[in-house]
Amino acid sequence: MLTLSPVDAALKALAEPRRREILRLVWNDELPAAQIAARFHDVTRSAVSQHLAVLREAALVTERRDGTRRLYRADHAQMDRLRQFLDEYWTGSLQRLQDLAESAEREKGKH
Amino acid sequence: MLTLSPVDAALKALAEPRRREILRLVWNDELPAAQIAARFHDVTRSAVSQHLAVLREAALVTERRDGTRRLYRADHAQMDRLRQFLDEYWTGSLQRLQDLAESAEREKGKH
DNA sequence: ACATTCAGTGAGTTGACACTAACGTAAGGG
DNA sequence: CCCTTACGTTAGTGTCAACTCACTGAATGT
Repeated sequence: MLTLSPVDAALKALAEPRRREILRLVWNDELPAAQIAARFHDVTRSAVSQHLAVLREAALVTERRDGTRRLYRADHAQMDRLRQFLDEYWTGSLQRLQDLAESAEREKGKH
Repeated sequence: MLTLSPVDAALKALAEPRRREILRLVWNDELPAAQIAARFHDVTRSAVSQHLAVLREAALVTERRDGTRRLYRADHAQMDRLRQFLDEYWTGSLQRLQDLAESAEREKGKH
């Protein structure tokens, strides 16, 4: 369960609507955690912090320390990688081998 | 929980690796549930059946009855719709308003 | 009619995850 | 030095999803 496949991690992260909103906030602007959390009245900073951790582990955002603050920004390169995977998924066949390899690896971890 | 947004449902369905494998199996070929389940030695037919239900609720596959069998096939149109949403997500701005509307609607349902 | 095959469904268990609340920590300011 | 700011982290809780097992139901074969 340590280190999910990058594609899994990214898709799972994006499946959560709140994380999509967070990601959109830092899509073009670099923002500190406090400003991000301030946009949500219905969840605590802690929850936002945990969402940011998930996004960071999926490499969808990058973190930069500036004194006591931490500035987050979307990683467009990682998003491009996911987009590329999905494009090859729709269009079909080339991706087949790689995904089978991924699932085989997942099997090894299970048994 | 009442009718998730289509995008949510699709992303959530795709976040599960096993469902991606199933979806790939019926990507070009129409297959009965038994043949789909037969490809997985580590889960029961019941589990596969439930995965198929999730995919069907996300409209990612279509179901066709043929006597006692049920034949499944990927719905490319729905996948195209998701792809379009994601494309507009990366490229940014047009989608902003619609997604905010979605999250607002989600808020209404919660409180 | 009876058994068989293919499939969905319900109960119940396990595990993952989103969340809150409380605590811990590192950097400056007074 | 406190104290505040701006974070992360941990414990604990409620909820939901994936799974197995057992059952039911519909179509078909004999």
